[in-house]
Amino acid sequence: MTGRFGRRRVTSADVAREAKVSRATVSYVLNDAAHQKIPEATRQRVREAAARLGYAPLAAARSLRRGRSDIVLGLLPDWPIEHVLGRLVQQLTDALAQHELTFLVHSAAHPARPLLEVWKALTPAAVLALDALSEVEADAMRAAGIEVVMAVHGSVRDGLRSPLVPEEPIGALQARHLGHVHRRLGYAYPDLARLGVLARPRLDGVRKVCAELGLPEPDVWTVPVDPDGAVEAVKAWLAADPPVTGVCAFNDDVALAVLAALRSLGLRAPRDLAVIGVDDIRGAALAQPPLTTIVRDTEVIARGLARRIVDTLDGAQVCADPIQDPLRVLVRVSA
Amino acid sequence: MTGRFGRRRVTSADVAREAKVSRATVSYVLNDAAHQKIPEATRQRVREAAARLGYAPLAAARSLRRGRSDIVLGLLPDWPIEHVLGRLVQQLTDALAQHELTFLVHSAAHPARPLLEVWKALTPAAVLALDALSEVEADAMRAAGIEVVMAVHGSVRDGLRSPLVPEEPIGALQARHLGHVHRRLGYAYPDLARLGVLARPRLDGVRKVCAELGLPEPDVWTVPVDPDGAVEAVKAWLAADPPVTGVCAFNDDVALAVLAALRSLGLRAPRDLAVIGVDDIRGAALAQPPLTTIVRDTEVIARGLARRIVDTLDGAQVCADPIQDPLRVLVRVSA
DNA sequence: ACAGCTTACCTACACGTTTAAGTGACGCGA
DNA sequence: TCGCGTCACTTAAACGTGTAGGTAAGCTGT
Repeated sequence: MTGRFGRRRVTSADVAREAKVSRATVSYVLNDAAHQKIPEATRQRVREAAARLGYAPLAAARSLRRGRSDIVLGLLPDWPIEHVLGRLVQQLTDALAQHELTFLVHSAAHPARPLLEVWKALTPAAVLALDALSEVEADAMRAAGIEVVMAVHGSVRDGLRSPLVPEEPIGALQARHLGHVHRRLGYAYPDLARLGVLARPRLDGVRKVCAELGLPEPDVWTVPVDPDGAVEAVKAWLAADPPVTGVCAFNDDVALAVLAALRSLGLRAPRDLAVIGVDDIRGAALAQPPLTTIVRDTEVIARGLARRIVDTLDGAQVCADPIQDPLRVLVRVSA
Repeated sequence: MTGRFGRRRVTSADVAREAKVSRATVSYVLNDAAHQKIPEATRQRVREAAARLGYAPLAAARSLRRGRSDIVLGLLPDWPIEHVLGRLVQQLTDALAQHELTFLVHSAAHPARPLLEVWKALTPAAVLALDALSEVEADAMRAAGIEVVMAVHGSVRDGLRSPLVPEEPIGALQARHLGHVHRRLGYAYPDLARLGVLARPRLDGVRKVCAELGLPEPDVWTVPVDPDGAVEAVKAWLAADPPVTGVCAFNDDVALAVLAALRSLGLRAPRDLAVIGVDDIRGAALAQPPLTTIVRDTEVIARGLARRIVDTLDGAQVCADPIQDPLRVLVRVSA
């Protein structure tokens, strides 16, 4: 049936014929069925036949029968994919592969077609949203028979938003690093509304630590990532009363914009304004001056997420705590 | 029906019962079968029933029956995923969605388990490798019944490597931009061996234009993306005979490293050494000095790739020419 | 000699769809 | 009245697996 060259797919029936056994036996051998006693000789015959014919079970048929596939679907957020997220995806792929699960990623960015179409066309065992998920979507997925639905930055399990990977500690660490020296902090908030999911909790972290250290509220400005955009914010920080002397940036891109603004005003970090970013993108070390930043351990996050998914699939008791990866201040020059 | 065990999946049989028709009719209505005359009244009844029950056809069953799924599998390359590739993925998703195809991405980075396991677990209609693909892998996929197998940076169709998206023009444009003013060019080659697939053709483009303009061979140095790494290369370029006065960098990250090296030597771009990058990453405009770079049109690439995939799936005659997206020199300060 | 057990398989159904082929009811011309 | 065509469906057969349940053959113990 497969077209012009008549190359039909090789099925387990072909293998059975080749090995002179029944299809059932082929299936038992190839799946290492536990409760079947099949002598090594037969096993080998089957395996050799399968190899000779290049047999690979048809995913569709298998998961139709099994009632579940071993695919985990990752939903990419609507923000620019940079290297931290890229790395997380690679590490998640590895971590899940170790549990026989295949991690596939779909860009949910501008849903040309409703998100529905995607998992409808796939029926994965689990869905992991790399950002947040609305209750409606999550429920729709569960109703469609997807066993595990998780969102990194906002689980909907209990109405309240309970992220699997908390962002507050990042802001907190930034603020703590600066708070030792600086008496008034600023926050450089991202331009892109969608990033609020990340930015709000980070800012909250900064706020908490300011309160804790007895500092005034952080002075928050939105900083567009373009050469001139940050100038306004920098002026405002310096003119504030009391003046801001240290700025926590939402991420390294925003931090770089602040550094650029400082340069264009003839000022210098950290002397006139200290700046700390998040992520350690490649350009951070190359900036003028080299950017101090927070690095997180995506490997730990990946493993944590993978474990939670696997446990839930296995019906095991799942640890509901957020995943806290070790954070580290990478001290360079800017702060 | 929502008993904790009892949550069965809604099947087309349920819809049929609800609408008081047969399963076949449900299928005909929901798939807009062309050769069936079904009155609007019945159509509505079926559609309403489906909506009421929240019916979504099971992907596995559908593609088992149809003999093909509507999934296109993208294989991510083994190099760091930055925002250009991220954008390409998003645009490919959109472009393919317009043809009823679902684009899913798998990170092939460090194949914890053989790549085989992936398409075996999926049986996509097409596979698109975002980098290159070995003949062995491609053949294995075809043998497993995947109809379309393409590689962006190295199709294996005819032994010879014939990329779908050529990289030479990028190097060529860089060289042409610099070649007007500079009599000897350097090339900043990336540190990471895997990037050779991209870097070699780009360098070839530079070479060709140099020859064309009667300039000597470009002076190639490998430039690691770290603060000190590029210093060696910069010294070598300046000391060369005749001295290099303009450098084409593999991409913006490498270019930023060159700029950093210049600063640390107390030199300035473009006065002492002109630098041009590729990609226009966010940091490019914020660099010191702002980086001149090449921007490519990923939208055109995405649409071109999508068209080629769709045409091949439809069995139409496929345009075999590479996709040339419009390139643009974004002139800032560094060159 | 025969029940009872184990070994090594095989038969047969189910999973949810799509779709070719069939069917009964109805209308209509002769 | 019959024959024939059209409409609006339905029946039933796949698609390739996994697996519960069967069964024939061989051995063991009495």
